[in-house]
Amino acid sequence: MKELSVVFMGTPEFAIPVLDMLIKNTNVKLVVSQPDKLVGRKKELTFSPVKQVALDNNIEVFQPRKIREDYQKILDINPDIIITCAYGQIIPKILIDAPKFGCINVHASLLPKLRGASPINHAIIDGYKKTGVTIMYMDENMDTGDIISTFEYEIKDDETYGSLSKVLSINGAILLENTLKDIINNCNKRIKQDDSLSTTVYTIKREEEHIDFNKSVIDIDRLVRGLNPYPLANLLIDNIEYKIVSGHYEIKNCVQNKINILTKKEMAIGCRDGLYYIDIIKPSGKKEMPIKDFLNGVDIDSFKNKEIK
RNA sequence: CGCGGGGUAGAGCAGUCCGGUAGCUCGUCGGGCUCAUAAUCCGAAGGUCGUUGGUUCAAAUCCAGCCCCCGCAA
Repeated sequence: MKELSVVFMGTPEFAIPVLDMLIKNTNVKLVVSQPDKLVGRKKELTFSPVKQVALDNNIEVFQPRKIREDYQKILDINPDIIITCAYGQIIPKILIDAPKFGCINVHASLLPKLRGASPINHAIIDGYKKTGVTIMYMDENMDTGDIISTFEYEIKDDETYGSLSKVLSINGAILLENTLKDIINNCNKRIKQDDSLSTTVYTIKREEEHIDFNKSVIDIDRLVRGLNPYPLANLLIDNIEYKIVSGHYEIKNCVQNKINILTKKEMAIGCRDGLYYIDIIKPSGKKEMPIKDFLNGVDIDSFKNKEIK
């Protein structure tokens, strides 16, 4: 496959195993990634993870602001195939139709479930039992094209966004490596998606990261895991924001929206149907720490009756 | 010059306004009590107070610069 000319389009960490695999096995002519952004307090110009890997391998990088308008460079390369993985922009039809083997996407869910921008987070947050990776032909809509192959994965009870993302990205790369041969030999499967079974998820909004203690402890636990290690679920105590890195729960009667248990070692907040124990917390402006260390530094008595929001 | 919090023992914090022997809790180590203990009691070790310079008889504390960590916003 070394002579297969490829244009790869991707942006975040998740796409890196796929890009690594392509660099190893094919001729990656061009990497397309989202434009550099000014990130952080100091507004430092930051490259996307995919761009960094491309640069490390001396592969040319193209970063159009709007791929919809600025795609000629890719047509000029005339690749045999375009492979996308979490690129972040809708690919125009003219690009999809250009390569002889088409335009293939690696998506982190079992389509038609979890189409859209945040399939890994939502697989956990929405309580899916299993998820996976789908390799598919792109079409003009969001994650609606024909399915070529899939990898299935059963979500563990302590799964986090981080752990799931890692498993799916590595297995996505393996799946693509195995599938690519069939594609270039034109002997791959091609299955239409059943749109009636589809679900769609969008970018996680800031307010979705806030924990609602009127919910079930199971939902709260899923939210915390689905947002770990980034951006993390949060709550307000006395209008100061705390991020919750991890916790565990117990189903029992309790006083909702209040700190129910507060000792030198434990803190548990009452939810609709049980107690949510915070295990690792990250106060605003501090590093994350075990709840025991956090409680060691606060005045327990004055903390006791604080309002949780 | 976007806004804000922070750097003090292995950990989490107080002390800084108002300069005067480095403090609390947890952990660690040693010992006591106990059938036993993560419980309790006694004791010990462990700090160039982020860094550089300035002011002062004297700086964690006041002044100036620099480095690093973090939350918001983008």
